[in-house]
Amino acid sequence: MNSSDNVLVFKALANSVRLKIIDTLLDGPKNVESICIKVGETQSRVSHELFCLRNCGFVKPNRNGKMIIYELNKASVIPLLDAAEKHSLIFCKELKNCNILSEIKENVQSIYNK
Amino acid sequence: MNSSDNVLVFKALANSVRLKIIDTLLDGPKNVESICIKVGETQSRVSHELFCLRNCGFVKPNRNGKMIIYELNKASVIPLLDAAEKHSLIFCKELKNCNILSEIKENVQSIYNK
DNA sequence: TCTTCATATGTAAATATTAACATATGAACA
DNA sequence: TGTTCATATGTTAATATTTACATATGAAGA
Repeated sequence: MNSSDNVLVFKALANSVRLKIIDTLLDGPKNVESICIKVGETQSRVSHELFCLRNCGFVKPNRNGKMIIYELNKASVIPLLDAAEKHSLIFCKELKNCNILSEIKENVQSIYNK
Repeated sequence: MNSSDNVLVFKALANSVRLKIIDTLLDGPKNVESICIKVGETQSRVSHELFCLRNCGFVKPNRNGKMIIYELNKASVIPLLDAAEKHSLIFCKELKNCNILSEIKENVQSIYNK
């Protein structure tokens, strides 16, 4: 296992806007404007996040006339989302009290913590 | 897909010290002191990170005399690591130029970026 | 029950990421 | 070739995470 590369992979996915973009692209390729509307974020914000996802190999841009159509790398993304989903269904039901990650602090209480 | 829980899962894994701890525990359960030695971090640091991993359901503590033996939740962790590993082998060979995540900035050039 | 050992928790400065706003770029088509 | 539309990039304040150091807790054995 090369955990230094894996950190980069997990960081790219550790953001709610980037995950929303990914969720939107699961339906099929879309241009930037469509993604903005679907995820409810500004064009600038979405382009910044697409830059990150593109650099990490999670999305691929294809020009079509004036538009850039972004396509999801489903082969990589789906197994990662499925594994995360499977875990969170079991362990993230009532999480809270984590002082390390602030979002977890408010939401999470692992079944391992009793 | 419930992407809000998934963010928490990915955030917990998006840290090199936590991934090192996980890698160490792939060998088998260990007490805190052993983990500190293996990953080369202070006891305080390791305990903080274990707190996070425990809250996210990635490790489970078991007392044994004076020691706490931490055990990895392999059922969740291995599929996530495998999926990340598979992706980074293909896409993270020569990554660079990402201004969003600083670590990626220095290391990464996706095959999608040309 | 006192002490010690192993681990957990508190805290704050340093650092990284997010988010919002401004501006630039560049391909396509008139 | 000039204009416009779609997207990308620059910048910085706000916010979150990491890191390091200090201290607390609490079970176990003397």
